[in-house]
Amino acid sequence: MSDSKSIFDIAKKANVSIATVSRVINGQKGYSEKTKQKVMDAVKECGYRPNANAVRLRTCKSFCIGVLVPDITNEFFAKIVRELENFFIGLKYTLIICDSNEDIEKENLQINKLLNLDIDGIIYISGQEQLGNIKKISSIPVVYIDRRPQNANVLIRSDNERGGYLAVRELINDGCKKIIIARDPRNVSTIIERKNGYLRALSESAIPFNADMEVICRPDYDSAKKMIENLISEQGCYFDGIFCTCDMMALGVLNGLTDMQYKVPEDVKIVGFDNISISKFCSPPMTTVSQDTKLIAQNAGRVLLKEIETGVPAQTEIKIPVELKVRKTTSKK
Amino acid sequence: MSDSKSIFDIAKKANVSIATVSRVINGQKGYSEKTKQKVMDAVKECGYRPNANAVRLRTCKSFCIGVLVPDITNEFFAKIVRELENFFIGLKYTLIICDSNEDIEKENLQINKLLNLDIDGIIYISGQEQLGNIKKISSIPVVYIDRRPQNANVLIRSDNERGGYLAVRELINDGCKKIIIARDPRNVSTIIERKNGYLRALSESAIPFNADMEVICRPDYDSAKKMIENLISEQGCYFDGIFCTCDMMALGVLNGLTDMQYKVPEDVKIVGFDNISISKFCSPPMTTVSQDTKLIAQNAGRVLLKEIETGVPAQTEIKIPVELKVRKTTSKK
DNA sequence: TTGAAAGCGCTAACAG
DNA sequence: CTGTTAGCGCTTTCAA
Repeated sequence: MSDSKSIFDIAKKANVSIATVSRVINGQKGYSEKTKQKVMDAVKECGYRPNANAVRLRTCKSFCIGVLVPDITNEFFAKIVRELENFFIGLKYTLIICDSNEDIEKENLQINKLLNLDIDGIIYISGQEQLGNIKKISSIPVVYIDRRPQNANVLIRSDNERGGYLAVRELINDGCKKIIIARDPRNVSTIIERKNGYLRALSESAIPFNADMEVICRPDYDSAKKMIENLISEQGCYFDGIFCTCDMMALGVLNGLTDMQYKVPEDVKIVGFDNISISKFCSPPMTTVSQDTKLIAQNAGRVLLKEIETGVPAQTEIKIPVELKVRKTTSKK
Repeated sequence: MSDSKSIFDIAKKANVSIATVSRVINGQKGYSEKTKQKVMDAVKECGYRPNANAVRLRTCKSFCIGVLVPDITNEFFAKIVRELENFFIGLKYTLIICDSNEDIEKENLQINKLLNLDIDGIIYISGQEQLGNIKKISSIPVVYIDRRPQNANVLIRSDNERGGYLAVRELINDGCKKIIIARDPRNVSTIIERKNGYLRALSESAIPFNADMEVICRPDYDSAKKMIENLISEQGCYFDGIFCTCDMMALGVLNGLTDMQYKVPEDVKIVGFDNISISKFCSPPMTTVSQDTKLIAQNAGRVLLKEIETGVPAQTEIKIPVELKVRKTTSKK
């Protein structure tokens, strides 16, 4: 801990009481312009910075916000974290980033640690269906990002339904007649909504949906590659378009098709979801749906901050627009 | 802040003094087994958790460690962050992750915020040549990861020289006769060492190094792709092997070559560096040098912790072994 | 407009 | 083995 001056030193140097120093520092009313100057000068001269722990103890506020991330090595989540930091950097709150690596036990450890710090609020990104531990022990404000858990009061997330819709409309516009969806097996809100968008685009073009048009697949590269290879070797290539609920799956599908000598986009067109950077760098570059991480983070920060500072429980659900990034896995133009 | 009990409540309930409660909680000596039990029971019953801010104020320790990251969306750095969290999760320290997005101004803001928190130490990942701000204002322990800055006392990093050596030896073993190096323009220690490994592998096989074997290129996909396309259109494909100082460059080179109808690995073999996941998923999968993020993080944590707890300034440099991941951009086997 | 003083929850020195 | 007490640095009430 640095051996910095205390409020007493400033008071002495400025020839005022510590109460006055405190008032000036915190920008309250109740002092003359002259006094203010004296104090400010002393503060500057001493390089004085208030002791954060004393302030926290006294005010019963930690000015800390816990951020729970399921996977910090996932670029999408990392971007949200970055934008959250951008939002809070100028404010007096400190973010405590906690990566759970999708491990419930680890997440519970993290949550307990956060609780010990008496954090003022929590931002929970794409987590479990229920934030069991935290709501039981504490009643601090929680803002959810991405996935809708049970009993969420505040949820910030992309317009997944529209994302799915845009993706599939692009395939339809490009001439696809038989479009399948490769979806993450989890029944989480994000995935369900994306599928709903897929269905809407189909029905809008009067394309019927059959059971053989939905393929369940774990959302990683290897699973998707294997899935597409199995599918084709068993049933042949009975489709000309495929919408994948995330980019990693889309990439596995792309490479699987290429390995089996199918041409993308000539034989099959593909659209992914997330716009992770790998989707720009694969060959051909992937058409995908981009989520606005900055807007997501800003909204989450804004709503949480308001709830913390006003003490009024928020109750809101914010849908952030998505954008279709057209690249080479759909149109050849 | 939660309305939790204080040490007084526990003392009352257990019929002892607050000093005794404190002793038990902190696992010190000086109480009977019976007393201990009484206290523990009361703690449990009340769900008592010590007020972190009171402890910090009283002990003049924040139990916070700042982690400065240049780019949290970079998978390599994100993995180090994850492993740092794994290291500290069971300990009483809290990590404050700060992404600077490679922006000096933002980094300075972050550092000032950290200083206001009276953090106990800093882990500085792959940062600027000089950690100017922090060393000037404060004298807390700093551990550097990856890059060697000026005046570093503690540096943890991969064996970059050996990484470069392994990469190039692989190319040589695969029959390459003319191996060029595409390197990041920055004269940072990591890059210089990787090039030294390249040179050692060449000289070991008595391959002379000429100026036309070194190409400078910014370490991103687009720059690398453009670089390789320009190089070949101007000078032809005068090489049969290329070592790139990072995977993103290697990927740009791979796709550039493929676009120009060269075959990898038949015409040109490529090795990258970092083993980011994209290197597994590109086509063909990239041979690359893998860094052990877990060991890097553990060593950084261990050394910093020791310095914080003993107060003895550390002075050490630890080299973490690297591993060559052979994939399809070199051997066809 | 200002100052004196209480007290946030805790640790540790000292006394017994 | 246990208790009393001072005080960490700050905010805030109350009095002037």
